[in-house]
Amino acid sequence: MNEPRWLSPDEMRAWLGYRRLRNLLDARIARDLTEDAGLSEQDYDVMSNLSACEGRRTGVGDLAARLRWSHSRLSHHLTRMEKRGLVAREEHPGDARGAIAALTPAGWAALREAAPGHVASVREHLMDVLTPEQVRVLGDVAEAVLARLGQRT
Amino acid sequence: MNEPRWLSPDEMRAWLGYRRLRNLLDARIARDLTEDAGLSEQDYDVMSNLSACEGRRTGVGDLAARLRWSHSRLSHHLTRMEKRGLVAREEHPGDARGAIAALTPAGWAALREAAPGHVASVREHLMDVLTPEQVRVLGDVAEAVLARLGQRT
DNA sequence: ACCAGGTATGTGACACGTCAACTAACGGGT
DNA sequence: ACCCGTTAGTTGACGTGTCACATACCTGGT
Repeated sequence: MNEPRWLSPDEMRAWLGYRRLRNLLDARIARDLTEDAGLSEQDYDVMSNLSACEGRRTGVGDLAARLRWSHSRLSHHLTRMEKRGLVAREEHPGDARGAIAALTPAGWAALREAAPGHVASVREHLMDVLTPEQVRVLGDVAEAVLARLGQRT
Repeated sequence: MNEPRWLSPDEMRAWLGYRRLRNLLDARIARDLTEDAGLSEQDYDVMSNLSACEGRRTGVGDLAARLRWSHSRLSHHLTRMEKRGLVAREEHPGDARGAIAALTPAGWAALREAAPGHVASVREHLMDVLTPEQVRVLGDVAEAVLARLGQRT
């Protein structure tokens, strides 16, 4: 690798814009969520995935796969959420290695309470600022990049 | 707020895609950078900003503004980078409150060494996967959202 | 000269994520 | 029945980011 192909002005604008977007948009949406529901985005992701499962519970490994999180990350996060009473760990019947993560009634209530505000926050700061065409392209971009990284859609 | 306007399928796709993109793309690019240069993306951002300043040094507050970082975040990060010899703090002549962050020769060398590989990584995982039109729209999206958040371009 | 309020920066506690190492249990071949 | 490799999940150390607070210094009105 002698002379690298530097980024074009458009590419540089997109890259720096993306980095800045990531920093500021996420900070803002996270702050909204924390302030009106006392949850982090991670909490929300975990709980909304659990809420979509049979009986609002599923295996820890399965949950990690849905979230595309490392097992370690999820394990640490479940420990923190368990302390706050949002989720509970249960034994896996039939495979003593396995563990089940279950949404507690308190967690389920917190999620339902947080959802409308969270959606409104995403709308206000992101969707309502974009044209439908831009929304579509953003989805395409994510899909293309993730496909290249070898992930499922 | 009674019935929230939920996200449309396109919006949901864009939002979840964005979240997943953020997790996976950044992890990948960060890993590349760490492996071939021993730097984090944050290190790279700090150093590339410093390298664009007069004398490769500037006030800590000014640097925080360029990066759109909180002062606290930058202060913590400078402390860590200082330990590794990448930057140095200097006194501000004329205002004893102020501090100057300066790129050390070692930091400057590390940055020049890291740059080509980092650019290649961004190309490989992001730019080369997108059409020029998608790159342009991504830049537009970032600009629109950041403008709404009250930030400068 | 003094002090009130603002400015520039640092620090400590804690939440979050990664990596690597660890424990425990399953399961197939002998 | 007993290994051995694989699988599921946890843990500890450490880097990173936030918030709240502390500190030091400047500056303008009195």
